[in-house]
Parts: sequence; structure tokens; C-alpha cells
Amino acid sequence: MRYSREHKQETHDRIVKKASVRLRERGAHGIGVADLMKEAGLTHGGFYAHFDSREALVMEAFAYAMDRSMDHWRKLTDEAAPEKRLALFAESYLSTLHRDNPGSGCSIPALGAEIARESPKTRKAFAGKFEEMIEQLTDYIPNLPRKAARKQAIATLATMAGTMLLARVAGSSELSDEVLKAGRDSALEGTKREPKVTAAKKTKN
Amino acid sequence: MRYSREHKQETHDRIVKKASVRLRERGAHGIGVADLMKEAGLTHGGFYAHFDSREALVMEAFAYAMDRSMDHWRKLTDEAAPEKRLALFAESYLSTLHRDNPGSGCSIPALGAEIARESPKTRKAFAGKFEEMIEQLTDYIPNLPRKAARKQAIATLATMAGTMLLARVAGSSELSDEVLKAGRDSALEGTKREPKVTAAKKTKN
DNA sequence: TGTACATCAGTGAACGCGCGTTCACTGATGTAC
DNA sequence: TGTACATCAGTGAACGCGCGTTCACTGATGTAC
Repeated sequence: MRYSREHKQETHDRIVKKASVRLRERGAHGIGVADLMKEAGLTHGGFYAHFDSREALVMEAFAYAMDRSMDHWRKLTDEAAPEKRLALFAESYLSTLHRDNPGSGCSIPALGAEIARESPKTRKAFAGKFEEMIEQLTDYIPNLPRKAARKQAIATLATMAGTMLLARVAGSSELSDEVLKAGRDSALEGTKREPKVTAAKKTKN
Repeated sequence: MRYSREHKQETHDRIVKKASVRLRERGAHGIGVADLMKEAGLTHGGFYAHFDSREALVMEAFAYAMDRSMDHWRKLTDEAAPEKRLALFAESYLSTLHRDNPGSGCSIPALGAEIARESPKTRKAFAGKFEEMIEQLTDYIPNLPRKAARKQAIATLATMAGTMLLARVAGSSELSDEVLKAGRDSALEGTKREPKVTAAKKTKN
């Protein structure tokens, strides 16, 4: 073989990594095969030694993006006390840093609408990652019974993804900052309120 | 002139209307000029008698879509007592009917992410409509001082848009229904809670 | 250990296709006389 | 009122361009002997 055994895998991973950034920045149809390969330091012809089609790369890049952002937040929150994790996550998620850097951020506000229009195959794959994200967020709410925590997790995720979407639509104006702040306070308020409301069920799970 | 005076305007409006549906269904880049014209019962060549470019149509269709969906909800809520309006809006927004018919629904979950990547000109236009939507929602919260109501309106809009986005990502599965329900309960809970918390300020505005 | 051969990641020209846009033309109707 | 002309919304062929994909080729390195 021309290259060492790990070489192909490394190249493959580099393409997926770069693609996951550009897709989140420019959308699922916002960048072409040739540009993607150029970013990875290659020419477009070699693409099909790594992927069956452009769609196959997009699917891999979706999954990669979700995995990386979940890793990121898991690491961040693992350092904190369990009951502080959701608040920490919300502050990080709803930061101007996240708003202004979609390429390294959550895929849901960046690509959710486009994924909803993809083939059932792609959507199923993404829905699996979405489910994982709900479970991770559910773990951040240890002082509620599992079922209620899951419901709360879904609502919080919706608020955060929606806030990020709105903040990006508004650009980086005053309105955008206002949106981020409103979302942050709403998410945090939700986390503080819950324990009291259902305190009786606290020990169930 | 070949056609009566109003004819051109009628054709123009018909193109914009059809486009606003298809764009919400398939995304800002999901449908071409030729198909759009065919839907309006015309051939593609005539397009440029009505619009300077494809982007010009997209901008008009964005604005049209936002106006129509705001009209829709305004009509729905005008019939109800002021304090019931937000709940009525939330129930309608977070329905399976809305989830399964993006073409006639809110543009934010359908097109928000793509708009955030458009030219500053398009984004400014959309941000204006977004501001209008915030104001409309603020009016639905009459029992809070204006500033607090606005903040609540933004958070509620974020929760609803985010919930719709997540519900569509999840398809029309059980998970999707679960997401809708969690978002609905969260939005309604928010509306019920607020008046008590700040009851002292109730008469201020 | 050295030599001949096979492999295959990567190259770059080429292909077909669809898209946005242009343009010469049509023909029904408004307008001028 | 009737006739000749001007208008211009709409037609459909054509254009250039970029994109995803294919393919014959390259050449460094692994492998067989």
C-alpha cells in the first residue's frame, strides 16, 4: 500500500471533522465536495475512496457533530456537582460564544430544520443522537423522578435550541443579546423551580 | 397591455404565495425557479418580469410567510379573552397539525437557521418580522408589566419554536408526540405561573 | 538482503445534469387617431 | 365607431456555470520470492 495502515482512517476522519464544522456553519447544502476536500488538503477525485456519496458524508458528519458537542458538554458538566450541571450547561449553551461559533456548536439549531427534510435514513440516525442528548440532559436533573426529569429535559432542550435559533436569526444585535438573556433566565428558572413543586416524589428514582 | 391592470399584481402575488409554502416545506434552497413558476401555472421565462432575482422572491416570500402566520394566530386569539390568548396560541402552535404542515406554519422553525446564513439585507428584513412577533406575543401577556411580559414572550417563543424544531426532527414518531407534549406543558405552565410571582406589579402596565 | 510486482489513496480531466438567468419572439389587449 | 399601432406579460430555447460523480492514471510503499 502506498500509505501506512492508519493513514486512510486519519484522512477519513479529517474529512468528516472539517465537514462537520462547515455543515454547521453553512447548512447541509451550503458546501460542495470539492471545497470540502480542499479543506482537508486533498483534491475532489479522492472523495469516493472514502464515501459512497455526498449524502453518506453528510450523515457521518451529522453524527460526528452531535457526538463532539455532547462530549464537550459532558466534560464541562462532569466537573460540577450534579445539581449544578443543568445550570452550567444552560449558561454554556446560551453564551454569545456558542451563538457566534455555530461550526463548533450544537447541531440542532444549526441543522435541525434541514435534517427534518432529509431521507428517513438520515433522520433516524439523527433522532438516535437526539434521544442520547435527552438522556444526558435527564441525568442533569437528579432531584426529580426519572419521568418528570425527562419531560423537564425535553422542555429545557427545546427552550435552549429555540433561543439559539432566535439569537442567530437576530444576528449579533442588541435584540440577539436580549433573546439570549431571556432564554438563559427562563432555563435557569425552570431548573430552580422544579425540585420544590414535586418534592414529595423526590426519592422515587 | 395584454392583461388588465390588476392581472400582473395577481400573478405576482400568486407566485409569492406558492413560494412561501414551498420554501417552508423544502427550505430556502430546496426549490427552483422553474418549479416555482410551474406551481403558479406559468413557465420559468416570465419570472424576471416579476422579480429581479431568485433571492428577491425569497425575501418577499419570507416576509409574506411571517405576515400570514401572524395574521392566522392574531385572528385565532382575538376571539378569546386577553388572559387566555397565550395558552390558545401555544396549543395551536404546538399541535400535530402545525408540525405536519410546515408549508402553512411558522417560518422560524422551518427557515430560521437558513435565514441566519442569508445576506444582511434578508436577515434585517426577517429580524423586523421577528420583532413584530415578539410584540404580538407580549400583548398576550396583559397581566405583567411590559418589560417582564416582553421577556416572557421571548422565552415562550423560543420554547415553542425549539419544540417545533425538535418535534419535526423526531419525525411523527412517539418521541415527536412526547416532545410536543413536553413543550406544550412547559409553555402553559409558564403562562400560569407568572401572574402570581409578580402579582404586586400587576397594575403597573 | 535485494528485486520485481501488486496495491490503492490520491490526482485531475472530463461527464452529464440542473439551475439561475437571458433573450428573441408572441399575441391579446389598451390606446391613439 | 372602427382601424392601426404600441405595449408588455408570458413563452420556450439557449447560455454559462457549478456541482456530484466517474475514470484512467500515478507513484510510493507493502509484499512475494
